[in-house]
Amino acid sequence: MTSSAEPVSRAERKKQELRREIIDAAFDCFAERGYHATGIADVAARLGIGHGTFYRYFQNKRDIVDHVVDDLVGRVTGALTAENAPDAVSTLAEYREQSARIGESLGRIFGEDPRVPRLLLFEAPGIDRAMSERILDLFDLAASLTAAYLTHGVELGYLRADLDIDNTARAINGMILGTAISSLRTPEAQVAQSEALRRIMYDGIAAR
Amino acid sequence: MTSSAEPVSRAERKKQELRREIIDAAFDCFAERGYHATGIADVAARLGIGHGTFYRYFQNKRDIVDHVVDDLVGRVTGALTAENAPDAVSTLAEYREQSARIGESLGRIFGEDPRVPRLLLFEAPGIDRAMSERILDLFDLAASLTAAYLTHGVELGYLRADLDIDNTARAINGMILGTAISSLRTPEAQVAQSEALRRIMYDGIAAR
DNA sequence: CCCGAAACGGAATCGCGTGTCAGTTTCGGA
DNA sequence: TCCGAAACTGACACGCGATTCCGTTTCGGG
Repeated sequence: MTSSAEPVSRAERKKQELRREIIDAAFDCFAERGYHATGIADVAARLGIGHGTFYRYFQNKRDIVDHVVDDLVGRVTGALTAENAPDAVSTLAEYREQSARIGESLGRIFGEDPRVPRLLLFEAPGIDRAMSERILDLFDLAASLTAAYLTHGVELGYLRADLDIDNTARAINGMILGTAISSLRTPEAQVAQSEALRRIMYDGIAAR
Repeated sequence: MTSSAEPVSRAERKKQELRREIIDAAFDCFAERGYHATGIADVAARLGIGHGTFYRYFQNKRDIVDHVVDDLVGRVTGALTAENAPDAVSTLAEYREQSARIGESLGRIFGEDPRVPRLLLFEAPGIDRAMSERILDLFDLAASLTAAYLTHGVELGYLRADLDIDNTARAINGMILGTAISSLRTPEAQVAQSEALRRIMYDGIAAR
């Protein structure tokens, strides 16, 4: 049920392949030079195709950036939801391990290719209102995901009963966001950053 | 020593006044429609001046956005440094109070006028490389400020001795960033958000 | 009240990038 | 090998907006 009807055959597959290549090339260009600074011609040139061809695959410039973002959002949410259900854990220690695992996934995506956070956080919001709303939706989605983990923890009793779940979730996501942004300049600090984040959550910053 | 040489007189003052009005109008436009979507003509029209006049005050479109950002950065750093030196406190309780005070200042700036975070976080980074570097510099500056507070706390012994100061500072700033971004949609949640942030720092999220 | 300098305004210029389109090439099937 | 459909190409047609420039207006000093 994951893929739709068979894409007929050969030529059709070629088309889908080129379509994918265009999305990737556009991602490269947008991340490197920025959305407004790259022209359709740049994207086409990168693939060695005429820029008229581009319009056989995408309506217009605005159209493709949506697809690029789709792609990235898919990667990120995929990493977040895969094999890490909130109710897979039942103790604080397990929870901490799980959060480390999730942090690692995110780190892999954001840290290994800084173009991903650059596009999602630095380029996309400035494109237009619709896109910035989309990014805000993404934050909201992330907040509700995190909130689900917290809710689960409160119910099982390994997290504070009086947790302000929603706002705490946003604060935690903020820390993750901070990590992603840091990785724009110092991708190698990603791991330490992630550990510091977890220490704040579990140990706080105060001396005992 | 705060102001330079006297700006001669009357007419000169008028000029400075208009200059300021242009900066404000540009801020309005950029925050509302976005940098790329606003033309110089829009800024000029908002003030009822000819757009040619604009060029008597600023070199070009790129020039003015720098001044707008200067202005905002000044406001933010002003709020951060004013009357809140790191060494003004010496106990955890005082520190917590101070952080609440700082949070309140930031909340006033970000929460009361969402256009400020929208411009700084959503519009500016997408303008060009130079501007996004500038925003990253701002994050670095903020990180070093926060780090100074943490260092002071560690030295006086009211914060954990084994704190990873730099990364913890970035994580904390990330939470603040998250709050600022939330305030784009729900400015009224600002206070609760800020409180949740402090609870994470001081109490953690784990059940006792 | 008059004059020259400085400020203003907005029509005109110019460059750039999006999107179109008609001619050309490719390719699978017969 | 030949044919028609489908894909590709890039020169071209716009439209848009930044910047310029010069005729007009304002204003302070004499």
